[in-house]
Amino acid sequence: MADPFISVAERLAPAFAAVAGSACDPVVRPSDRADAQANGALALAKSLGISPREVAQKVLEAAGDVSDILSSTEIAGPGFINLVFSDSFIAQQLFEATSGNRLGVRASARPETVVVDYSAPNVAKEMHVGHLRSTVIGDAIVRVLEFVGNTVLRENHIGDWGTPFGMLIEHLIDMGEQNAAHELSVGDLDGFYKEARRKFEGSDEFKDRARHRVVLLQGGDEDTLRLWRTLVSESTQYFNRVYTQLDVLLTDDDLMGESAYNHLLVPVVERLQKQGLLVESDGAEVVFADGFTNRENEPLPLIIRKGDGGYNYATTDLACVIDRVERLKATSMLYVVGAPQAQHLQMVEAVARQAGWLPEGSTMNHISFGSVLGSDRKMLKSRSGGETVKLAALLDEAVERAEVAVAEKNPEMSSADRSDVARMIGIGAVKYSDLSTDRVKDYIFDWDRMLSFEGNTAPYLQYAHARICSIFRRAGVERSSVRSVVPHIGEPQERELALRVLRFDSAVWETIDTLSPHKLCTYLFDLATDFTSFYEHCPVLKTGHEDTRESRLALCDATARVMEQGLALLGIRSPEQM
RNA sequence: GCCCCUGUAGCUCAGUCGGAUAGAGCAACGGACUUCUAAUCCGCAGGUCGCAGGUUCGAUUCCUGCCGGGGGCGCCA
Repeated sequence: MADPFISVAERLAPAFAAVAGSACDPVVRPSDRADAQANGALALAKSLGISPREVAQKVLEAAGDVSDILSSTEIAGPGFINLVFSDSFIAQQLFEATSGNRLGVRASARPETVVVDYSAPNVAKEMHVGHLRSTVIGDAIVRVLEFVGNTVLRENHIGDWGTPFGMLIEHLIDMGEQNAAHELSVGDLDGFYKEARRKFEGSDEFKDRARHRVVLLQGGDEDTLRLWRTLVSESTQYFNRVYTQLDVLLTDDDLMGESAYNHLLVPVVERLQKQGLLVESDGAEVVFADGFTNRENEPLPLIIRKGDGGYNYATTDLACVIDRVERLKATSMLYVVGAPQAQHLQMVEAVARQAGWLPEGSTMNHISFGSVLGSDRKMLKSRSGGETVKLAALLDEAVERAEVAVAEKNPEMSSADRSDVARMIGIGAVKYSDLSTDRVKDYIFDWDRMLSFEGNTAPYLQYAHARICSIFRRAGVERSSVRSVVPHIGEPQERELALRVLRFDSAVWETIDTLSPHKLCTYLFDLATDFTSFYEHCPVLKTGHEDTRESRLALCDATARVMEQGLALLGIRSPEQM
């Protein structure tokens, strides 16, 4: 068990149980006055009818000799037990944690098959910052869940079906297929979509053609399908370029667009019908899920089949549930989707449960997130007019800005290295600024802050890693050669750093338990802060003692490994020099 | 009208399964560079944790109400 907090909690639990007479949480928490504190005695005092300090005293007596883990235990204040880990324990734990590739992170005791539904851009429509959040958060969640041993299935539920495709296909025909394909392949999806929309709004003749085209599409007309495939394939190629630039895991294998569920739409209706859940209401076929009401306080339906006979997104989402549970055997389904869809997803889950499609133990979770705002606290728009910011342009700008900074800070670096490093820094900065705040809140997009290299930013963390690499380069020592060294804990900065490294396990698991990547970010920032403090106070190569040098190199290596792994779990690269 | 999310330092954000003096970064101020890369560090200053009640030995954290901000509330996805 790598995290000393867990070790000490396990050690104290029997003592607490003995005093309490039943199982009892020691409530081990971080402390300002020691490495940790156990608060369990305060809660126990009342039921036992003795003072908290007395409880604490009895617990310590029951715990017996703990000197192998703790160098001191002290009862303080109203009944806190302050705990100080022994230096040799920290050193030994660090050695054990870094002996394997997991760096002390526990594997899942109950691995699951998890479907993560994220990114989900629309065909023939530009990706914007909303997709950025879903993509980046989803990617981090996927990586973290895989790291602890889950089977993770990525699903990119692209918008590739529905009524807009009538107008899009007609516009494609008007432009000529070659021209349209070219416009889409260079990434001018916004222009294409807007022009189609403009014609749809402005011309009754075009509108009629578009509607007819939708009927042909849904009817499986071969020529129409061929045009549709052109739209989809040009768009997905463009998405893939953005994904490559963003350095996320999504590939064509992960595409599961709305159209992929067409064959399940009729079965959804039939199964709901058979179960007597489907009712007719205002011309539509709907399911009334318990507990949902509309503006007039009347039951709110989930519309399965519209008045015109068509299906909508609720139908597709229910088909997804069936597919994911029955074909993919998913036990957990995560939807990385913006906050406005909260109620919709709740209703889908409620109906899926009522229909019995979600077995006991299978869960659906909405990984909700807030909006990206500009510095004016309004939804992010480009400088000129009300256009939403194109994701591709935004990423290019990030890399350009990073390149300028690298050129300034490290002029000796070759231009090839510089562009590589600039990509890692620029993209890392964008992703990290998105991941590092609580996802449920809106966050303010600010170039200067995310690339400032100070504070809780990707470049600051990357810099800490690069500095460690630099130490080993300078020393001419292989990183792996110091992994047989049990470090010696002497200076307070060494102690802080070692203890921090050991908390990686808890940081990863807190991230998973809350599905909140910012927990991992906060941890890595603390790790970087502890490292730079160590770096300033504890010379590694310039120390006179060979043992100290070895020990500190081992500590540096452990830190760099955790930093690199932690950033990798966020989908961020760690350059070896900056 | 009902429901969901949110309100912490001048700014941007952490934190809270109820615990001791609420923490960072930026900005401001004062220090430390012929560097193991100063893209850094050290120090100083800055807060009625939206407001009012309640539960508790103890509330920024839990509960209720109110106020401010955002979002949702039947045939777009």
